[in-house]
Amino acid sequence: MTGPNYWLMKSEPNAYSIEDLKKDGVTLWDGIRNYQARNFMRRMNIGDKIFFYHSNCKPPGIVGFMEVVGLNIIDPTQFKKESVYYDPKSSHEKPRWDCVKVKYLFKAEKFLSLSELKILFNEKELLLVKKGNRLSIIPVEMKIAKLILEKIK
DNA sequence: GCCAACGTTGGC
DNA sequence: GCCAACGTTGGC
Repeated sequence: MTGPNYWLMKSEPNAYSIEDLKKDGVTLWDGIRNYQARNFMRRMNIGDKIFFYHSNCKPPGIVGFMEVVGLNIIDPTQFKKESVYYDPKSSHEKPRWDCVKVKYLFKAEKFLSLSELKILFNEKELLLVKKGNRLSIIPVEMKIAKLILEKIK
């Protein structure tokens, strides 16, 4: 293993935006209710780097960069009845959902839209540009990550 | 274990 | 509003 792994995580800006993260500094990436996405978080390590992607907005795209600073944290929202993320099938004895803690690194100097990403990469290279892809957490190959980093700086 | 029906995400 | 791509659920 050499160096950090790279990931991309989506968030709807009206739910939690790059501005919110900049203000908070660190945050729990809670509320993930998809096993594949959760399992990707379980594969993360401290120091892994993450592209922050704004989804379900106009236009969607990469808006910032962050870093993993905490692992295997039980997602507290699964126990909160008033939360939209409440999961009645989960229990304190057998929690179903966990997450990572992330730290703000920087806001993209140049916004990199999904349409631009589709021009730069194909579905095989970057899972994000795959038509109909619904995964909110996506691994990014180092080679691809370096190119994206150059584009947003 | 199969599979149809249904639900969700999210771009367009 | 449409629809592609899955994931989940439940009957059998």
